[in-house]
Amino acid sequence: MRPLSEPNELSRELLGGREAGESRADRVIAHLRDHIARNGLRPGDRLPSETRIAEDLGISRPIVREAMKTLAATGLIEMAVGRRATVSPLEGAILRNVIENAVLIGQVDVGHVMEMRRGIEIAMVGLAATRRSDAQAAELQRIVGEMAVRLDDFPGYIDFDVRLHLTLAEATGNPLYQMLVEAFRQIFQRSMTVGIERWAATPELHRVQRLHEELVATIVARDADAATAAMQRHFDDAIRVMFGAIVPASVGRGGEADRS
Amino acid sequence: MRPLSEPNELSRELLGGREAGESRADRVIAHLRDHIARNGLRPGDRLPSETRIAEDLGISRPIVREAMKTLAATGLIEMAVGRRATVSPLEGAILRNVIENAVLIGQVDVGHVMEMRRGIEIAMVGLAATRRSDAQAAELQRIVGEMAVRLDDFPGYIDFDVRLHLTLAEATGNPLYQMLVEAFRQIFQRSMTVGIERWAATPELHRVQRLHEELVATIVARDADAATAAMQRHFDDAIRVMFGAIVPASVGRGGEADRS
DNA sequence: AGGATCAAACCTGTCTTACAGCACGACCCT
DNA sequence: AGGGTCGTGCTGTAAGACAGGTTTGATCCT
Repeated sequence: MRPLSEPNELSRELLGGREAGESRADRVIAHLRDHIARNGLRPGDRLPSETRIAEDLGISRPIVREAMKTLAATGLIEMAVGRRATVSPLEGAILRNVIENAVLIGQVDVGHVMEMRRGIEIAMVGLAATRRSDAQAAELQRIVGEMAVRLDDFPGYIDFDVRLHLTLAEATGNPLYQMLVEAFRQIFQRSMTVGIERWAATPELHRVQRLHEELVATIVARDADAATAAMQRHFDDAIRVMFGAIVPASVGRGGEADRS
Repeated sequence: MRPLSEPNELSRELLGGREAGESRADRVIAHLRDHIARNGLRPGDRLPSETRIAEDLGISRPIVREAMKTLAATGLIEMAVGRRATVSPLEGAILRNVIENAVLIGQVDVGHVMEMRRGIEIAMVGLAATRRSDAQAAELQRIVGEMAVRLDDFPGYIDFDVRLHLTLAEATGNPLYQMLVEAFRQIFQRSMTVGIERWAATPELHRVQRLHEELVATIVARDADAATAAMQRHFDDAIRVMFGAIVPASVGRGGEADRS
């Protein structure tokens, strides 16, 4: 079991030193990606054990773990105690981490995130209107109805608000839009719920609900242009309320919580 | 130096087992994020050495490395041989990895990526028109001029095409849009260059160049609506050409290369 | 036959110790 | 001033060990 020791030494002599992509950990990463591709692995499928991989490659297990931690951090695999790693489906948490990191180092602020969220959700909603299934249209109508009876229960309202946006993303049929919307949900969910109970039953919330209802009507009607216009109205209203005179302190606290 | 051994044992007894977020590696991650926040570290700033961190936390160095590999994979830090890790600026490579992983496991295809790219670049271009600086407008004009004299040199043309899109993203003033566009550039650059030399000096390329020129004129004129419309025409044309009868084989090869 | 229990095997998370090689700054020489 | 050398700081990796979680198959009971 000495698969790599000799070629690696030779490679080092010929190239005179460390080459980009030549670390042992990077080799493990390449091996695992190749293994996944060659075997057509799909989310939920199991990988070989760390010990097996280490033996097969002649690399020590801690380095295999480092490589796998990298793949886990970018969402390709999922590691768990006592179980072999599995292939993981695309999800929003990775992008959430990336964005939160950027906020942490002061390169991005909540306004940037909100602006991108607005751009993306407006961009995708026409697709949702065009592509939604009957079941998705019915689900959107059900959600907006649940929201209507929760105008005095803001946390409950927010839960359905989240579902509404996720269902819209799902209706686009593009997993990447789903990932983005999921990331936004995770980023904004805390700041939307902390200390915002006072939003219940306000004129603002009633107005937001009307905008939601209009939006869903456009989706049901498969009217992409109307959907785009309705989503614009919805976000412009939400942004004005969120960043207007009343809310900054609350968003500021949320931002700090996001940095902890 | 026994900072964690006792509280960790106590925590384990009270909670009756492993709790989410309670792994040693996760503790290191939390510690480093806190360190970055408390010290206001910015891109380029150095972190303590692995050995120092391990001593400070009473955790073994391989686990510190695992944690740091995770943070490196999500773009917060950058690790290098012989040097302490540094805080890393936001960049597109992370998202590129995420998307390529999703393609690798068959959850996303090139069409999804292109569709999102279209949606996002159209969404952002109005912002670019509104916010661009005089220098950025001049740069865009210079780029489009450089493209005009490279209609018979496709690889050269592509280089400036990339710069054009990156400059537009920069003009939005939103780092998140820059990250997205950078990721798209990296994902599509290979498939755009492999075996596509035959595109040089074709009627298609001339048409694309005219669309580029129209687009830049709208940016220079600070006309957000015209910019949005021009970008739509540009992408609709590009997508029709890319996914039309002539190109599928080439894109298919690029996709396979992406999976290697 | 089906369900519960238990032991063994498989597996991950972490630690310790050690060594090879890279990066950087101080110092010396030309 | 510029280049070379050396020492110190630092990362990348290996080997071996142990604690504890998960899975699987055998056995027993109803």
